[in-house]
Amino acid sequence: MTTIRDIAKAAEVSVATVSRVLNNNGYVHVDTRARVLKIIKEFNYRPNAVARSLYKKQSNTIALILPDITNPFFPELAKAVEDALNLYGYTLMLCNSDERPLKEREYVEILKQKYVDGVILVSHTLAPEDLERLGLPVVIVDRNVHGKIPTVLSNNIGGARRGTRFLKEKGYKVIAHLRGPENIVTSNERYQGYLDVVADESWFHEGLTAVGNYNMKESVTATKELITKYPEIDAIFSGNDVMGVGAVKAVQEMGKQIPDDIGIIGFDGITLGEMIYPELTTIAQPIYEMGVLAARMLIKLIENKPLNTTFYEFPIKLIERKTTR
Amino acid sequence: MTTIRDIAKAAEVSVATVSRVLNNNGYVHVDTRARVLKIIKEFNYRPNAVARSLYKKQSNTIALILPDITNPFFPELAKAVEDALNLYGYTLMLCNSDERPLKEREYVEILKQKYVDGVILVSHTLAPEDLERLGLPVVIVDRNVHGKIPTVLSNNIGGARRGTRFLKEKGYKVIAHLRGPENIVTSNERYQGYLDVVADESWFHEGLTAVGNYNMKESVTATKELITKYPEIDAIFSGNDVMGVGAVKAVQEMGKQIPDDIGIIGFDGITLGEMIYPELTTIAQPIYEMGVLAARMLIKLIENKPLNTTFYEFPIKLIERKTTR
DNA sequence: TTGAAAGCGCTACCAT
DNA sequence: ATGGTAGCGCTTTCAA
Repeated sequence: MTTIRDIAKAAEVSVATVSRVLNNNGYVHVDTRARVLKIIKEFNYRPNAVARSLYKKQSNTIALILPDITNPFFPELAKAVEDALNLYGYTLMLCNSDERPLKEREYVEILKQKYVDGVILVSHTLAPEDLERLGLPVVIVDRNVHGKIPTVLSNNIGGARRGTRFLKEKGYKVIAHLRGPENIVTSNERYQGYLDVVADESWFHEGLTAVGNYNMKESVTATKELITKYPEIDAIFSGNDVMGVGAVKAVQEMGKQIPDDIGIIGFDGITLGEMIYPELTTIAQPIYEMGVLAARMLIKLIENKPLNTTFYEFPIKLIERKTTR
Repeated sequence: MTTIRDIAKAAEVSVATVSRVLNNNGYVHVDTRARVLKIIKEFNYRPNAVARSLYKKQSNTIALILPDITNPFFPELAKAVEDALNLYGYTLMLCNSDERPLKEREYVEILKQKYVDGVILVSHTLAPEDLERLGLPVVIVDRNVHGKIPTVLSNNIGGARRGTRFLKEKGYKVIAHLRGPENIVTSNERYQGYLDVVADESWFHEGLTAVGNYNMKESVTATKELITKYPEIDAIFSGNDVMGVGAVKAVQEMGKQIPDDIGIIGFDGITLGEMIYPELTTIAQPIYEMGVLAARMLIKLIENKPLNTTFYEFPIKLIERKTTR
């Protein structure tokens, strides 16, 4: 490996000078500068990032902690984050927490040991107090934590209302809801939005909501039970697209027609919704933009630049596809 | 931040001794050891990984370079790799190459600067020579590169034959093929396997193969064109599941019945295949196992342990679901 | 069994 | 405009 000393020697200057041209700071004569640059190129020299990190206490890498990259929502977010990070010269560490608080905590410790500069946290299990004590810049995506931690999310309640209302407008009469885990904010908000729209309907009762825990398998089962038990159901507002896709599958397996017998609308706007037949109508969050913004905010935080807003809520968008009439 | 010196001071020993107990090597008296450990716990001290890296020239992190985490095959692999890595105390760097040779190359340079210990490369654009010059332990997944680089893959030709033959056995008469990109080994091998089985059939001609480039959109278009142009087609062997899912969608959009009018079989065994209706019959690779093995091999390589095999080919498995009769 | 000190490769301060 | 050098936090000789 060639080091800064080798370059200094070859260019007949001190390491200090080489460091100066490397970092573009401090005075250095144009000629020496040129000479050093030439040698650097000749040797194809690249400064050692670890040595640099040790001194500067930062690593130009940030971590993305999420429950499970296998859940189709997260790769889309991860892609956005990576793209944005790259633009600013940062590198991405991927951490699956498996929703386990312990693993999440351990990860944070390891990250600190590695001088990781900051963390983007999606759907964490850490309490706000824990987060604030983290000793690491953090931005949260997709979970509304009540604290001073910068947060990026979308209008869940509004989106849920919009989706449910849309179903009504389309003439569906009895709208069921597939909800996510009970301990997750987005899930509760979406449920709330649904309630806001339907709670006063004559046909409404609590049995119309079933828990699908944001995953396919449970959603398929839940949907079948729901429809079997309450055959009057003719529409489903699903708390996320994954469950929505599960509902589509369940309904098809039961031999019913979509969107005529049953209309379905999801939430998230992941590409999975476009991969199935019929394509899933959904309340879309701007996932990519959210990821990019989170990355940008984190970088600002890291570089001690001011944040205009510490809390950003994106509007949602109704994408009408084929699972609604 | 508390450092090794703080611990040394508090425990009234030298940093050398602390280092010894930290790393469990060299002689240290049981009592001093206990004392040091106690102080470490008291201070909740964690050694600085960067300083360690600088000295040892390794970082306990490995990188996974893949084309695009958004493609549903890769998250499953990434999950496996991460799980395995964690077991051995390694951490995962995620790098999307976007199939761009330049980005891939830049990444490798950055990784070297960071003392990343090794790389798992999926579907790279680097030539074997480049790889060998990399100066970094590498294992390749899913691409058969002819070199001495350790490789993990599955039996693509055999799998393709098996899948195509299966379609014949089920009584399908005219079998088309949706193939992947022409410059990718797995894609060519799967094509070859298809040819091996059908090339001598009276109905066979080259027009029955269409390029879907391993992605959904193109596969939908390609499938529709194929079926429109050659209405006698009654089965499709798809080079991967993503295209298979695309084919299912295309066929349904055309109003044909699966599996009666048209049978479809995919390749890969990703969970996406189970999310659609009807569920996709497929030639499954053991993706998780492949990821785990790749990680293990890489770690052995890094730790200079002997590798029993430098080339590992997994058997495939036919999973019969609902897109074939 | 323990400690002193060199050194990993770099940055930044203080001189000159 | 340039150089010398301390120091980032750790590991590992070498001596004691």
